[in-house]
Amino acid sequence: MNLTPKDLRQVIVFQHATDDDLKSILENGITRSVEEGGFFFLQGDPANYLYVLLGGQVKLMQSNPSGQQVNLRTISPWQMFGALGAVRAEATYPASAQALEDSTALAIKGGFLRSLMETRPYLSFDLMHLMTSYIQEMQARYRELATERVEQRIANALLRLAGQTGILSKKESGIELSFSRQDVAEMTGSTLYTVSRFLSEWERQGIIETGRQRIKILQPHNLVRIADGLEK
Amino acid sequence: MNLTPKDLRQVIVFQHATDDDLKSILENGITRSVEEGGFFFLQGDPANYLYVLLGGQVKLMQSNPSGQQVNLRTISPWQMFGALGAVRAEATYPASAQALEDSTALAIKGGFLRSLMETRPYLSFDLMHLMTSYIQEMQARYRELATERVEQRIANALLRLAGQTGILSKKESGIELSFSRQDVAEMTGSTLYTVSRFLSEWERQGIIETGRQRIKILQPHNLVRIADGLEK
DNA sequence: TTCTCAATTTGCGCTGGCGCAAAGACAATT
DNA sequence: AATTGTCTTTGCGCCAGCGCAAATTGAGAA
Repeated sequence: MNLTPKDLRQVIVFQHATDDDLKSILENGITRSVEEGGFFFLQGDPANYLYVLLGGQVKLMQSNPSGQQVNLRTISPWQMFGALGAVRAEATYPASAQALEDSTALAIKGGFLRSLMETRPYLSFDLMHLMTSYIQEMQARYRELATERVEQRIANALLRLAGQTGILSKKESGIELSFSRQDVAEMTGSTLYTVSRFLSEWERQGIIETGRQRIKILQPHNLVRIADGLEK
Repeated sequence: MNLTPKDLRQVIVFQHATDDDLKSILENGITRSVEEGGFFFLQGDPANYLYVLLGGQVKLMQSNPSGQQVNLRTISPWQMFGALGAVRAEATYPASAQALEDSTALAIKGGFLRSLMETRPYLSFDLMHLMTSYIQEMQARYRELATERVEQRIANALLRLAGQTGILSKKESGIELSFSRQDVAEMTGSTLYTVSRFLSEWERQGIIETGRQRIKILQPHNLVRIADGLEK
């Protein structure tokens, strides 16, 4: 893959960077490819690098001592990940980053970015800006988990995914998502079984269409209604 | 209250600030007092100010459309709050800030801090640093909510509170907390009733001692054991 | 085409935790 | 001392969602 400094400007945090800065970021980075199922890093690893996804799809997940997992976020190309740990020296990654499909990312040394930030106010400002949006999303999901029923959380998760990574399938109306029931369960703090039951129910109602690792949203408005808890 | 620039250095985000910066921050701020139960700001208000708590205690909470609340964080003196919304222009606060006791805070215009950050890399860097710790905490709590049972979450919440705001009560061993059952419920995504049941149970076992708006931790190690899910 | 393996569905029984309701306890006020 | 209002406790019934088990489906490999 031939990567130019210009490409890097698609990264939100680098949008205000000078060409020279982008060039030096690129020169100080190395590209790493990981095949489907592999990991860019594991929870607990020393956080020396931060990554910019160039191609593929990556999920960030956290597991508790007994191995249960939650899905924190799904990364699409030109998004940063692992920034959290790499910003602070001597930290460890609080989550693992697993490739959902064959993926490639630019790995940038945390120390390099830190030194750059010392003289580039825009950089830490933009990064901070990004962090605030993460915080807001996490707070919203936290509230959701604490106060909403599983049905609403699943509907919300589908809508969120549709917004982030959904692809309008060609002629037919409908938004294609490729996630397994297990994936959705990990995103909503629920279980494989319960997710399956609701999806089946919604398919019967014509709101979605499902397949193996595939969910197609046909009637987003009805999902919104469910997400808002207006059922019954 | 007589506030000097030096005092402001207790604020983590201002730890690297120059005396001049502190002075100008102080001059550009106004102190606001709110009595117990009152609000510094409400969820949805335009986020024009960020606050540094000078005295008292404040809780940040978020509510969903139907009014149910979750407790996001409890603020102690010299901590910042409302920073999230104020960092970005034209945002609204994603949470409400309610005084748990009569409280005073320094209100700083978001725009002022933003302009200061343009030329003070340390400022946005330190603020970003703080944000990363929020994100980590939120992620951890999110995972907890998704994977742990209520009993464990309550134990965890008590331990976290003990670390943040707990006071070692004089001669006797034991950490004093002043929160109602309802408060703890909102922190753990549970209910008043369930919290009460577990606290009663633990009091019977001698792990804690309870009273009205009061919880005293006598055997932290046993709480840790419960939090880790090693029961049974 | 057949085989194999992973993903998915669904019946069934169980239980953790919710939430009402009513009683009790405590602190502040009169 | 009596009153009032808030916080807390606990019995009781209920149900949303879990999780096993077994059947079914679908996609890729042989």
